[in-house]
Amino acid sequence: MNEKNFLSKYDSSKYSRPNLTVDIVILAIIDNKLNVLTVQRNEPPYQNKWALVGGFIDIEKDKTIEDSAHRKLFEKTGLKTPYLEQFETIGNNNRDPRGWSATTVYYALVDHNKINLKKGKSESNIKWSPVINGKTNQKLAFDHTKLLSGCLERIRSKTMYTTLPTHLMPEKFTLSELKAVYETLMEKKITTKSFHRRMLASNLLQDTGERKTSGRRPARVYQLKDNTTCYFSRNIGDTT
Amino acid sequence: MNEKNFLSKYDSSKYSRPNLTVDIVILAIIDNKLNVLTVQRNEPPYQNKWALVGGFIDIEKDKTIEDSAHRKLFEKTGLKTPYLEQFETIGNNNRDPRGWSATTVYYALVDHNKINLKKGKSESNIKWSPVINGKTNQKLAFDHTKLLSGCLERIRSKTMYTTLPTHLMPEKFTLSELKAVYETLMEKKITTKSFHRRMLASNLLQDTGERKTSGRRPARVYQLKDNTTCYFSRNIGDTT
DNA sequence: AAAATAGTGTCTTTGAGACATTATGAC
DNA sequence: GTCATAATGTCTCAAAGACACTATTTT
Repeated sequence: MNEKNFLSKYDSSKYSRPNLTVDIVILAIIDNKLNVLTVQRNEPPYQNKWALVGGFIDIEKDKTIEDSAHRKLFEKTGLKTPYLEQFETIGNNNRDPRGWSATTVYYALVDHNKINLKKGKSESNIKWSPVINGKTNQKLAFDHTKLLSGCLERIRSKTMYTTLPTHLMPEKFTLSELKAVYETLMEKKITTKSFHRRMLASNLLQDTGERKTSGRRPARVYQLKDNTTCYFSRNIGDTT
Repeated sequence: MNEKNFLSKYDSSKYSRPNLTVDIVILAIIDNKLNVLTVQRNEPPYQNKWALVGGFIDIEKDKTIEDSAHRKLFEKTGLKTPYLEQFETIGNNNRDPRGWSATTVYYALVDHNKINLKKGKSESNIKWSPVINGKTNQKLAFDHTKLLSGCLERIRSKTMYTTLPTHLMPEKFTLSELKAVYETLMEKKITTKSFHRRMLASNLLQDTGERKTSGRRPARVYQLKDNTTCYFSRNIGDTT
């Protein structure tokens, strides 16, 4: 039997397959606090519970899993070119009462000023939920609480040797503000000097010439030269 | 409608879903060369082509995706407790001619002495394929060539700041041998002194007191104290 | 002794961490 | 001026890199 014959006779419905979904940990800084975007489900399972943004892959609309993540992110936030990265895929027979299901988890770091929240049909609400100690106030639907905390751990780790957190910043920001975001993600203070050295060495920041006065001495205001993420060969704040 | 009612009426077959598979990049060092385990397909699509170890998740046998990876690995190699880690999940509508499909890719680093190759029913053969410049000699089935190269890139990166490569070693080995494996994975020479310093500092190696003479002066023979992977806060061989 | 591989000593370099010092604008 | 926050100077420390040197065995 040749390949063409095989494919014409292939009945893909005869095997039972897991459900495949996408979930996105959409993070933003609001009032210097870390927040994750959550939606309230208006259907079972977990009716009325809050959950991460996500849902089934639509094999008509989505050419790839990542497309699916982009689509869902766009539908909720209006963002077209976010920083989006895959975290991991979790699949098992007990995370969803409807049966065997797998979800591919992405994370997006966004500037919340650029966001226009818009709830979907199957949701009764959408909101930013503050993240404290790697958790939201309320337990999330499915295994989303665990997905969130694992994802935050990955981000914490990357924060130590990359410029990932820059994607959370507004267009213009000061080094103090950026440092505060690093410290939020790492849940740890870092030394000003090391931080300045590293950020300026990255050659990622453009001094706008402006000053921002939020206390006493006004701080230099920077903007990103581009949206790349720099990698360093040593960790910051890693006094283990 | 309450949750119980909803679930009793839920018909999971009414949505069309992607196929979900697992693929495993099983790596071993043979004769100081990096090899990946490959199987020859004896059914379309890609009949007779070589591919990574993998296949459909069996929702009867596998409680989780990782279980599925362990099962396939065990079926082919007889290994029960390998070093196994998730790389990424790739899903799209063109990687498999049978339709929309997703695969979760894992990688396993194994000691090839512990392996007992055993081919599956749907395979006409199984073999170690040498990896040169991130590729096997022949192009692999599906997108497996790309999955392999991406996976090797991830491993190369981790090699710079972890003791990951130790999982490829036989029970007893010398520092020169381990260093050669590092250099194979990184495709780069590293300096002996830095390497010795770091490995001894990791406190992962037990000097067996034995010597191995493979040239002139016999080298100390070490074994691993345990199977943990150490993380360092600086990269080795990172003169970018 | 010569050769070859194993392993060390030590200096340089890089960049993090500590911490004192200076800079700047609001009041 | 004082105060608070911004930013820098400079020293220490940890570990990578360079490379010369010593050590141990075979031949």
